Amino acid sequence: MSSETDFIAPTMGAPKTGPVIRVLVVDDHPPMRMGLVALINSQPGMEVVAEASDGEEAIEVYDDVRPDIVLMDLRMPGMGGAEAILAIRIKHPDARVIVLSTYDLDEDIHRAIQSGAKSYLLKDMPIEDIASTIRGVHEGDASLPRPVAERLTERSQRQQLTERERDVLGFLVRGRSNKEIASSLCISEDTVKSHLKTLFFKLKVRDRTGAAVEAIRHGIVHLK
Amino acid sequence: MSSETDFIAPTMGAPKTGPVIRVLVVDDHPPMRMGLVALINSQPGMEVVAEASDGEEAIEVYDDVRPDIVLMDLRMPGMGGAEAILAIRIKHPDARVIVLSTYDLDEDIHRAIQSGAKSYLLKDMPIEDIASTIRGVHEGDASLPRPVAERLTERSQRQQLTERERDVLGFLVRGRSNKEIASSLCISEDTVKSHLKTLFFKLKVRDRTGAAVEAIRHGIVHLK
DNA sequence: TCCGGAATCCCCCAAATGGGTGAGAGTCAG
DNA sequence: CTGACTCTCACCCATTTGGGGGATTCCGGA
Repeated sequence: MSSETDFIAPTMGAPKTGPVIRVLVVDDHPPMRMGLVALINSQPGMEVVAEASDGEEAIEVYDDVRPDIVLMDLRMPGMGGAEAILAIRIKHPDARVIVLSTYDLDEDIHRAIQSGAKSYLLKDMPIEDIASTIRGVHEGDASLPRPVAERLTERSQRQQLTERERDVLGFLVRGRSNKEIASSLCISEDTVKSHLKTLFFKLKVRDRTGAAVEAIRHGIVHLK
Repeated sequence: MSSETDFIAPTMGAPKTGPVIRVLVVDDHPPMRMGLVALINSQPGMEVVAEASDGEEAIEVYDDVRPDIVLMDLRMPGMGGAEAILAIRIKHPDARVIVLSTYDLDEDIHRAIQSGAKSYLLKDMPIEDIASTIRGVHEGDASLPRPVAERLTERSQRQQLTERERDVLGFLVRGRSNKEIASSLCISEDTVKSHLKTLFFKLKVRDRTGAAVEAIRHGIVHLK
């Protein structure tokens, strides 16, 4: 929504700027969307061509407008950002998506990058950084801001959890006992305990409570 | 939303609108701040007179500009929103602060209202609601949006935790054992277990893991 | 083909946890 | 003053949990 902000003069004798960068903004918070639109439209050489408020909408809109850049929130109702990125990149492998998230949880960052995001920004970053990242990614860059890259390093330090371990962790966070987890996964309680042992080791905690908190803290398991 | 429609015309023969509502915007996310500024300035009869990016700054700025309304985020680095509201209202008991938060955690809502916030909005609400709440609070209203009020009701359903129970819960979330909690609080382990019993009952959980998750889920204890 | 990782299961055992019950001291409001 | 609440501590006992081994099968990569 380009209101009073863009006097950017798209037709003015633009000196060195190539064609305008066309951006799709995806965020479920109206005021944030408004801010991003204002931010982008106030930058020379870029403009918002569409908005979406969730993953599904983002996928539809992408097909319609074929933006140069998608600026996407990660946590949204319904389809999350990561799945939306995946879906977009199946149809459009050259899509350039930048995640803009509130959280610097290492699992979130990892999931986003795995899904094909070109960069990962935090909402507490200055608008200049956001603008310059949009330009950079449009030029073909794919670098992460220092603090985000550091988080990703932290994650790589931590040993990867296996699928089964993640299953167990999921039930654990939901307050299930070993016995219940066992019957839910159709395995013996001993196997559950076996998974827990490696889980505790990998997460560097002593007990299930610590594991639950770490899982939430790092975004390995999401609440609700 | 009222963007291209209202070229607000502050000097135009304003019919019934009284003096302009002067708003202070407090949020640590630059794009969100930008959006709120755009949102408010696009509304007839209100304008942003100052911005702040954390609690301390908000308190200073309030003294300077004496805004009619403060629109404040709750979770910010350093001093949080609740403490800032408290501090502002000590010096200015008639200050009208509206909280604008990402989270609808019942403890957050409760803390905000306790601190003296006049209303509590969520960032996923439409901008019309935000604007109308600003007007309402400026007129002296102090009502909560339906979903927020419901959360507060949920909280009242849950039995209040005592101070000591909160202490224990805090250590528990930090992964401490009963023995460690006991020595940290200088009480016997039996007393810790006694507190845990009532804690489990009040939170409707079976064990410490459930208690930790519930504490985080409801915002009773904040992670880091 | 052989190795390693993953998942499964088993045993033993000590420690931690949770449930039930009771009870004394302090505070605070009606 | 009395009742309600909180905090404190104690004891008993069953269950759960967690730590230490070890074993099997399966699968995919070197």
